[in-house]
Amino acid sequence: MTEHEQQTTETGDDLPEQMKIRRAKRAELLESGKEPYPLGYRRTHTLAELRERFAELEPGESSGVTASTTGRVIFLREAGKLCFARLREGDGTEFQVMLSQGKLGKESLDEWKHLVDIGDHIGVTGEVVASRRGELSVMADEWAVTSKALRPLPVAHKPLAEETRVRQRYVDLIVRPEARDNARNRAAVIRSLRDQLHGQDFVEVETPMMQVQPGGATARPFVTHMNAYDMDLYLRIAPELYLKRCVVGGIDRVFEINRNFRNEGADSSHSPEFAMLEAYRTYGDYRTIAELTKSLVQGSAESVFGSTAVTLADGSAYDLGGEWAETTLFGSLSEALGEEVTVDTQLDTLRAYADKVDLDVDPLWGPGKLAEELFEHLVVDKLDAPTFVFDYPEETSPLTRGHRATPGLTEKWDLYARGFELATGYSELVDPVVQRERLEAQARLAAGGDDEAMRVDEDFLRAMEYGMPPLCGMGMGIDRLLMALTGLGIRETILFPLVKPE
RNA sequence: GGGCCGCUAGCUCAAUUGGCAGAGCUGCGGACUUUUAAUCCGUAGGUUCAGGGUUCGAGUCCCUGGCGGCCCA
Repeated sequence: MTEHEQQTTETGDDLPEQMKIRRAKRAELLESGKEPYPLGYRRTHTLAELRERFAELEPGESSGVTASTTGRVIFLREAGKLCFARLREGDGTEFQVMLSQGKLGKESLDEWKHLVDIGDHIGVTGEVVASRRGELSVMADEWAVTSKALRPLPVAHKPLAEETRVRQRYVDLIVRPEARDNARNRAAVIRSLRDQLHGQDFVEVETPMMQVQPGGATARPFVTHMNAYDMDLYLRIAPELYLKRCVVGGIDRVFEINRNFRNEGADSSHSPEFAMLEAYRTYGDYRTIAELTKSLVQGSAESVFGSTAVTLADGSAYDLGGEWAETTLFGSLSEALGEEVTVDTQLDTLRAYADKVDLDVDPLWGPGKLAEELFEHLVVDKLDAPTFVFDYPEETSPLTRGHRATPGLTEKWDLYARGFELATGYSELVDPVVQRERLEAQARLAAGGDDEAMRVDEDFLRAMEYGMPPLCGMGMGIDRLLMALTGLGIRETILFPLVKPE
């Protein structure tokens, strides 16, 4: 609420006319002995139950059954001594109410006309009938306001401005069926992921979101402060190091679905807080976990949308079915450049290529990082169909096992879909001595001013020294998965994305 | 971080060279016992994002700031 509104709420003097009128109607309800916000309403049927039970009623027919039901008024019509209202309940089911002077008497119908607005919640009791046009209706013997809305809803027939949708999601949810579908689809996808993982004996855990030391990814963390210990804490950037501790402890298949926080930019595909699935299982490699990832994505598409061929928000078709394309980082980059590039290609050579394709180069980047940047610059946009990109340089993958065949590479893949990164997976590094070397190298980068570099997590290394079994793991952005399945922007897949204050 | 565009009534949007700030829907009053974006009559509603400047006169031009969108990095 703005300062301006706060002032005027008390006096009511300066409010827009329509809000003043609704406040006056609330007062009138109270004056006439009616409660504008009663404890409830004695309901015998939900709107959905009425729809189902009386589906067979013919136009003009009366059921002889009296029902009490409730909903938000989304449409009002007066036709003299007969009024109509359309109610809607939470799942989107709508049902008509008819109010006639014959049933209610003049006084009650006049009060209805005068005091009830679109947006109000009401309860109504009467016979279930079908109108002459065949519309199922409750013919009211009695009605009551159950919650008076003090603000008018936006006009139903004009799309709400994008910013209003995001800032006032509650309004978006009221007026736009797609907004309600999005929220329910997201819940269904997450539930499907959980069900599939539980079905394969994965154990769901919750690991710390406030950490003494951030780790598990290269990203800038948010910092907060704990008063009791007078120490800084970090919001986690990834759950990886804790999930691996679980594996050391004997949870052979483990996953977590929860929020990560990265103190970086916010745009149409990045949110500073984002939901992520991470899953680890022993005695598998990056092929094993790629297969699991594919089955999870295809399984949630099947269970939520009925098919691996989904329809995106713009109406286009997107096929996630069957086997997915595979390439390698250096293979696809070589193809895009028209020059052979490998993990052994020298930094100077890569810099020359970067110059040729107008990519600005950070002088701190090594050859591995630069190769990845070139790949993102030249290849990523073109990866529309789901594609696994295998074998990343060791330089940028400090938690990943070295490649079994090619020195300098690691057994890592990224999964791309519709031009963005959807998931990543690894044959995990389980050698504590090599892990220490890698983390110490990262720590040197951090000391040199790289605020995304990892730190040495001694407790994590101690856990590894107790013996971490052969292991593969994956991470997948839940928001990204929803984007891939629906074609929505990230601000539509998250109910309340971070926005600057008005 | 850079460039471009936008911010006007409850909502969605107009407003010519700088010359009385408008429409549709919504609201309010009235008519109508089968409406469902009804129809008809009447009517109200504005800190034009904020602050400053130029001007006889600023929604419009200039400056600063806020919020947002798109493109680029």
